[in-house]
Amino acid sequence: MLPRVLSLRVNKPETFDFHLTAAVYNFHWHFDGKSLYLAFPSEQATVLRVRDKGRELEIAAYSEQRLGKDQVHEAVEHALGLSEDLDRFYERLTGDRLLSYAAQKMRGFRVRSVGPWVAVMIAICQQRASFIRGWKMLYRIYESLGRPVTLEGGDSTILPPSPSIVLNRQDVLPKLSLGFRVSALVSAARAFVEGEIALEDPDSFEADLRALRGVGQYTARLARVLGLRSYENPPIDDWTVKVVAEAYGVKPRQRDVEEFLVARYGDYAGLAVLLYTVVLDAEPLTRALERIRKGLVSPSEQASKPTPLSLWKFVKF
DNA sequence: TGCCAGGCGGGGT
DNA sequence: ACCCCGCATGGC
Repeated sequence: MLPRVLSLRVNKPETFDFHLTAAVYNFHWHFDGKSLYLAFPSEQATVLRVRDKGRELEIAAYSEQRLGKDQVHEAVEHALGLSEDLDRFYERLTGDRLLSYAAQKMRGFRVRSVGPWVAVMIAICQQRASFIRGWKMLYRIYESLGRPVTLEGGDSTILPPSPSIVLNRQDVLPKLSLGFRVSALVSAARAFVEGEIALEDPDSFEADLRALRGVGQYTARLARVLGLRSYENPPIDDWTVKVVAEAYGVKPRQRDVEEFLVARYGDYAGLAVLLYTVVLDAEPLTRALERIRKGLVSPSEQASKPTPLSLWKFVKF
C-alpha cells in the first residue's frame, strides 16, 4: 500500500478541460471518469491522484518516499501541460477540414504527458499496428510487468514497469504478442537504464532514440510528443500520409505531408497529428478515409469499440 | 485459409 | 532520391 504523503490544490488554467485531458488515450487503471492517476514507473512508487474541483485541481500524492510540494506541483504541471498556452493554436483550427471539431469542442484539451520512458513503450507498440492492436500490446505490458498498488484510502491503480524491469524480465516479453517490437523495446530499455537517452533537450532525445535499432522517425517523434510535450516534429506514419493526402489534397508522400503539416500548424504539428487520430476515432485507414469523404470528422459518441476518447472505459480488451 | 497491417532497416536501382 | 522486401503476430 502506498501512503498518502501530501495533498495540495493548484489553479486550473481557464481553458483547461480536465475530462478530455484525462480521458484521451488512457487506461481504466488511470482514469475512471473522475479521478486521474498519474503513475510513475515502478522504482519511484509514486502516484498522483488528480480531481477536478472547478477552478482548481485537487492533488493527492501517494508514495514510498517523501515528496515536496514544489516537486509534486511541477510533476502535475508537466504531465497536464498547465502552463502551456494553446489558445492561438486552437484558434488557427477554425474551419480546418479535419480539426474544426477540435477548434470548437476541444480547446481545453492538452496532451497528458506520460514521461519519456512510457512514451517510448507506447510509440513502439504503435509500430505497424492498428490503434486497438497497439494499445492491446501496451495493456498486456502493464498487466504482466506493471505493479498493481493500493493507495491509502482504498483506491487502486497500476504503476508502469520501469526500463530495468523490462530489461530484467525479458522472459515474459515473448508471451505478450509484441512480435518484432520486442527487440526495439529491449534496446530502448537498456539505453534508458544506461543513461544514454537525453531526457531534457527534445532534439537530443529524438536523436538518441533514433540511434536505436528498430526506432525510426515515427517512433522517436511520437515519444517526443507524448513524453516531452514537444510538438514541432510531427510523427508521420502511413496512416497520417494517406489521411492528410485525402483531406487536404497533398501529394501522398512523407516529405510533402511533413512540409504541409509544418506550414499549417507550425510548432504544433505533432499535436495536430495527435488530434487527427482523436477526431477520426483512430479508425483503420480505409474507414478513416471513408469518414473523411463523408465529412464524419468528429469522434463518435457511443463507444462499442475502444477509441482514443473511450479507451479508459474498457476494463478488458 | 491466406492476406494484410498507422514501421523499420537494408539492399536494390 | 526512390522502390521493395522481410520481419512477428493478430485480425479478418
